[in-house]
Amino acid sequence: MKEKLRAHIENLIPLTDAEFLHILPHFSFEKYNKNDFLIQEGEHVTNCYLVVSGLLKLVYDDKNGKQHIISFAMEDWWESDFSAYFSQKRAKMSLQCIENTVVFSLSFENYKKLSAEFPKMKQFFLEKSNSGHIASQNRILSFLTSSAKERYDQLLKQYPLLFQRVPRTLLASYLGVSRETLSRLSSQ
Amino acid sequence: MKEKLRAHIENLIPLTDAEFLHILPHFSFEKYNKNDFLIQEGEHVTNCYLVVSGLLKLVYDDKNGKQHIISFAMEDWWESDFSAYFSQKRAKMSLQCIENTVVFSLSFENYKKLSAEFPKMKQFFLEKSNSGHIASQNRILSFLTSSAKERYDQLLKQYPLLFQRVPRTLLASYLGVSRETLSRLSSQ
DNA sequence: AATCGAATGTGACATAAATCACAATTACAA
DNA sequence: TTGTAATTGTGATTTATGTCACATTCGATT
Repeated sequence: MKEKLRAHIENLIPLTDAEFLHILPHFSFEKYNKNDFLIQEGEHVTNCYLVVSGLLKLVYDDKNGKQHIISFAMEDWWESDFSAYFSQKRAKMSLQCIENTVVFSLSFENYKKLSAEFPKMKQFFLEKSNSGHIASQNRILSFLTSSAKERYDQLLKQYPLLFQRVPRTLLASYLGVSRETLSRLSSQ
Repeated sequence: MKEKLRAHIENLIPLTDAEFLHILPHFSFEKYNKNDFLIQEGEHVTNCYLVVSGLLKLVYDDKNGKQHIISFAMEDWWESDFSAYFSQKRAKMSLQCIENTVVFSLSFENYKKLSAEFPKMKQFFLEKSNSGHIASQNRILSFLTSSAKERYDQLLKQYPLLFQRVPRTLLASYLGVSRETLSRLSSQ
C-alpha cells in the first residue's frame, strides 16, 4: 500500500528510495467504515488525509441544521478542514465517510517536519495547494456563471461515477439546490 | 517603496537585509492607470501581481458577453489568472484596474527561481497559497449557505470600503446577482 | 418472501431573483 | 456651463427554485 503513496507523490515530484524511506513514517495508514467521522465539528483538527480508496464528504452544518457539501474527496484527493488544520483550531466542518475508506493520515506536526526537512515535499505541498486553490476558484466561477441545470450537467460530465456512488440529497447539497430541484433537473 | 514589499513578506517570514537584497530584483515595480489591463483574456500569463495600492478586478467574460467578477484585489493582495500562470497557458480571465494601481510584478520564471533558491520564499508562497485556498472555500460556503441578501450583508461587513470604491454593477457581479437585485437588497 | 425505513419522484404552491422598461441621478468631457 | 454617457433606482412581469405534502421505489434485514 505504501506504493500508492509513493506513486501519488511521484506523480508530481520524483523521489529516491532513500527519500521515500524517510518520508513514509510521517504518514499513518488508516481504515474507516461507512459513516465514520475523520473530523467532527468542534474537535481540534490535527490531521489531513490522502484518500487511497473510498469516498468522503466535507460537510458544513448551518445554524438551521442543514447540511452543505463543500466537497467530495475521492481516491488521490487530499482533504481536511484546512482552515482549522493550518491554524490548529477547532473544526467548523465535518469529514465523514460515504463509503468504507482507506487513507494516509498526516499530522500537522509531521506536515511541518516534512516541509522543513524535505524541500521536495514542500514543493509537493505547494503544488497541491496551488491546484486546490484553482479548483476552488473554478467552483466559484461555476456558481457565478452557471444555472443549477448547467452545474448539474458539468458535474455529471466531470464525475459521472459520483452519480452511482452518492445519494441525490448529497449531490443536491453539493450543487447548492434542493433535492427536489435536482430530481427535476435530472429529468430534463 | 521596496519597504512595502519587505513588510509584506516579513508579515509572514522574517528576512535578513542580505536576503531581501537578493530577493528584491526578482520583482518589478509597475504603475497602471484606471481601466488598464494587467492581463487580457487570451494572452499568455507570465506574471502575478502584488497590489501595493489601488484596486483590481479579476473578471471572467462568459459566452453571452456577461462579466463575472471572481475577485477584487486590494492593497496587499496577490492576484493573477493563477490557473494560466502556473501552467503557463493563455488567460481565461482578465485582470483590470478599477483605480490607478501600483503593483510588484513577479514573472513565473522568477517565481520558480525564488522558490528554488530561497526556502523562506517557498514557505511564503506555500502559506499564501494555503490562505488563498481557504478564502476561496469560504466563498463557496457562502454561496451554498447564504441568500443573496446575506452575502450582501457579509460583504458590506467585511469590506465596507469596497462600497465606496466600486460601482454597484461590479459588486452585483461579484455577489452573483443582477444589479437590480443588488439595488433592492441595499434598500431593505 | 415480507416488512420497514430510507431515498427518490412529483404535484401544488410560495418565494426569490432575473429580466425588461424607463426614469432619475451622477460624472465627466467638450 | 452644457450636453452626453454611464450609473443607479424602481415598477411590472416572467422564470427559476424552494417548500410542503404525499406517493413510489429501492434496499437492507429478518
